[in-house]
Amino acid sequence: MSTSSPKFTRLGEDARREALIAAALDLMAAGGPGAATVRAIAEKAGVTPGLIRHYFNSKGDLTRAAYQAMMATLTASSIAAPAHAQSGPEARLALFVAVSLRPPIVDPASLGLWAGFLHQVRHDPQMRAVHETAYLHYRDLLQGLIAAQPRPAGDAQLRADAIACNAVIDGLWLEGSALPHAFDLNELEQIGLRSVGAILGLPLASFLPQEPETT
Amino acid sequence: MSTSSPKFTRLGEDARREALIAAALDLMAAGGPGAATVRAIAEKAGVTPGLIRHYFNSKGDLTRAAYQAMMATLTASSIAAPAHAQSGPEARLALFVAVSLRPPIVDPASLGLWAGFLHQVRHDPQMRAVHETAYLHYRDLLQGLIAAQPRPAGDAQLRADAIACNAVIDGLWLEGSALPHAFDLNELEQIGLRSVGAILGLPLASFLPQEPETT
DNA sequence: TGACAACCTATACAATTGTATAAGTACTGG
DNA sequence: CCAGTACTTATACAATTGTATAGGTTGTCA
Repeated sequence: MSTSSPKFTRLGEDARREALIAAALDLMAAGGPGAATVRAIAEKAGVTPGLIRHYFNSKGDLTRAAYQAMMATLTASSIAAPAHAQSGPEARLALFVAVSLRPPIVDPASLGLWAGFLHQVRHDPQMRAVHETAYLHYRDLLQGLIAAQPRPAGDAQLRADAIACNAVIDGLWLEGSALPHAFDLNELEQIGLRSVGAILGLPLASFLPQEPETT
Repeated sequence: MSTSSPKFTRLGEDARREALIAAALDLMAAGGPGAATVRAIAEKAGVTPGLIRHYFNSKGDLTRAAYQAMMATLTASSIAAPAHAQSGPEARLALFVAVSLRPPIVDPASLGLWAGFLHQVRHDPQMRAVHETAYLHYRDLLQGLIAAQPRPAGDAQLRADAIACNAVIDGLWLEGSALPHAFDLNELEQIGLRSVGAILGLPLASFLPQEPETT
């Protein structure tokens, strides 16, 4: 019995941090802030609770890191697609809207995370800053796509249109994430394209480059 | 010193229950589920913690009662107004949209409550039932108002329109509640009327009966 | 008025939480 | 091969949480 199996395995610093963050996000998404206790996170990550304090000075630090990771994931998936599209302005806007209304952005877990973080974002200035940056970045991008549309629009009109379109997207995200069974496949983004198109006076739905393929 | 001032005052059963519920909602709205502890609720209501268990068998019972009270308040304020309006269908729908985008429905506290309750609603079947009933009731009412509009629309079209309009309202509610300073007075409901009107092809904004008066 | 019930307080307790510290084990560089 | 680093566990502790129970005070009804 001199060569017993190792009692634990060592991960690199980055890998372990990401594992802890992922575990925290999983628990938060499923059960809310109250479920993401230090011990539960450690158990889900397959380590002992004490290890968390080796990587994060406090639980608040872990929470902040988790929130930042979530925002990075969300913005990355919604922003990347339209930037690469080489088509016209209508197709780019349509793709932007559609991607924002598909998984992983529209997802019960995503909504759970958002709700769970809300109060902490309100009270923690650092998290608040992360939030507002991401939000304004998203809305500016949307407004830029709207401004590129082939139609006349003043400055105030443009701002109001961006807010309204953003509201449609947020609202459909809210409903699609809260009631996943209420919508058929692709129905959500179809409604989004129709609604945004109606607000802007453009037939956006016909410009969507391609349907998502089931991998 | 025989006639010392009374050490506490007795409220009726209903009044005390409502006071406890109000305290719980206040704390929940401001600081999330974690802030609504038994002791904090009791302190805010001006009583000692033990009293809570005299009125509620458990904290879960108090939470459920608080959620039910919140839903009752919300639906009451948004549903009452259009029902009383004697004007035409456009004015009724316009009023419905406008009221849904004014305080107390659009309010940071309202959003905080909604987010705080989300996970509990997901896991507690009783709260889930309350939620779905209120939600479907709201959407059915909206669909009924849309169906009464003077325009041709099939059944599927009607359902999609109701979902889209609901999404606009939810989205604007979300944004107006999350970022209260981002919108001027009445701007939110103006955008809502314009957007819903655009989706339905009706000039709703001009049908809004009257501006809200500052009391 | 004075007893009685309902309302309210006071105190206590086990469980859970975040945090702190010491000890142990796996991996790497020589 | 073997020592040292830092990654990981183990154990402990004070604070907070929901809950339980006993006792005290108020207001009311005969």
